[in-house]
Amino acid sequence: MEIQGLPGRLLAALGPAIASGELPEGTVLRAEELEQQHGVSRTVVREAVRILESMRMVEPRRRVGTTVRPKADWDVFDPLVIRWRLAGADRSAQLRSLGSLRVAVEPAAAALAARCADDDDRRELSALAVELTVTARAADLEAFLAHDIAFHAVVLRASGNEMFAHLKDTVGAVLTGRTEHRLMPHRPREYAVQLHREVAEAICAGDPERAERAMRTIVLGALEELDATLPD
Amino acid sequence: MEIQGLPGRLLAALGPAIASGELPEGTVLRAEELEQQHGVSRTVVREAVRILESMRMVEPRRRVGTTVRPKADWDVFDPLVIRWRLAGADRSAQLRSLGSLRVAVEPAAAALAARCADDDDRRELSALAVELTVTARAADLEAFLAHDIAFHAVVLRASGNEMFAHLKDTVGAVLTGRTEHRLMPHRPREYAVQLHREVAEAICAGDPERAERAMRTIVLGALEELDATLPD
DNA sequence: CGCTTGAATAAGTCATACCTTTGCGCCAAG
DNA sequence: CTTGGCGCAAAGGTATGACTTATTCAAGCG
Repeated sequence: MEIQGLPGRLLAALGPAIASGELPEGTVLRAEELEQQHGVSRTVVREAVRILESMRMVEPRRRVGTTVRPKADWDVFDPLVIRWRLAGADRSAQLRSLGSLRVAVEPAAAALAARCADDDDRRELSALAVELTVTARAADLEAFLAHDIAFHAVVLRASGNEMFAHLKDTVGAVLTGRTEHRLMPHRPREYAVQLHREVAEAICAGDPERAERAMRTIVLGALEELDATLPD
Repeated sequence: MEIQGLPGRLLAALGPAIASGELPEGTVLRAEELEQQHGVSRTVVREAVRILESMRMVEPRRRVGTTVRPKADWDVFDPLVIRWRLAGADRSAQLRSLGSLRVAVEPAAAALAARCADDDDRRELSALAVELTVTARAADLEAFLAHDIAFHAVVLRASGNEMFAHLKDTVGAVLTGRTEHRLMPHRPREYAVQLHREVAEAICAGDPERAERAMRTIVLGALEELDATLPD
């Protein structure tokens, strides 16, 4: 999954540093310096820089050096960029963006899922809805989170749209982030759990409007909570 | 914008070949072969392969070679991957996915824009709505396309959500693709143009519901047309 | 004052040598 | 005949030195 080897390590050092603003826009990174600072060879430095270039986070220019590009140019949909931003300074901005994205995508995915889901999807959704109810009652936050992530992943996958499906890790990262960082309510709200059941039922019943409405309520609620609790 | 130099050329050869299915899942690429086939050095091959790895299109494994990963693993939001797929065999599937994505995102973006757009945004939107009307009447498809792309880009940007804003190139690619490939109506439909004016007016008037509704009608119409005219 | 030209610099490329991991076959023991 | 481990070889991974190319900057010339 991760980039392997030394270039991966270098990437794990440079990416977060850039994403967090520690290396702000316009900073020049010279290959030779990176070699020495990190004790690796040119080969390694070049490969790491190439990857950052493909994410549009840096731009190598001859006779000048490799300069950090403005944040607006970055490939904000790249999973690594998202992770780095979530770990760093503009974690709040990233969560807000992702929140809005969820509000747009997940209801549409739920509606599609109500049309396209196969029997396995429906079974899995029903089972996960039950699990959510149980773990919420038991106030088992860890298990609840896992099932919540799985639930949204199944909805996204069942939509039959590959691009929606690929947002599962992103949504998972958001859910994980909010459970870890700001404290979820000591036990998940019964209302939220009920909405998840509603989504599962609507998808199983093949009712797109109901599925979409319930899912929209879920993600809008999450976004509101986010806005209410985020610091800046 | 593009990846530079020899690695860029190699990438431009490998990426489309993989995206089009010419090099199907499981194909092994050996570094030495790539060197000879393309007349480049190890360095170049490794950098290109690294980038493909970061897109999760290939997976290098020692003693085995670099194998092409299943399509489901690819980073489908990466602009290069999108472009390659649009140019290749599953152009239809890609257009469908993007169509659904637009249906989800653009109405939400329009609603946000009606809340967040600044005066410059509103002015620009109004101007573009006029341009659209004029070029549509003149049946100047090329100019119409350019303004259409600009229009949607402004809405996405005015939403204030960086992730939405970054979808502008993607949306642009879709619009370009449908104009180029399948033949748009000889002159843009007056109804569609009117809807664009409606979106612009609603955003200028700060009416999120109206903006969202009009935009949804636009992208739903585009998706229907797509489904109707796509081959497979 | 502006244009040209050249030198310095940093990235880009190549070739080579060597390291590290790992799949697979061979052989021996059960 | 099966099974386990040992070792080789194949392929990617890393390091390095030499060289190329593009680009900036400035000095010098018209």
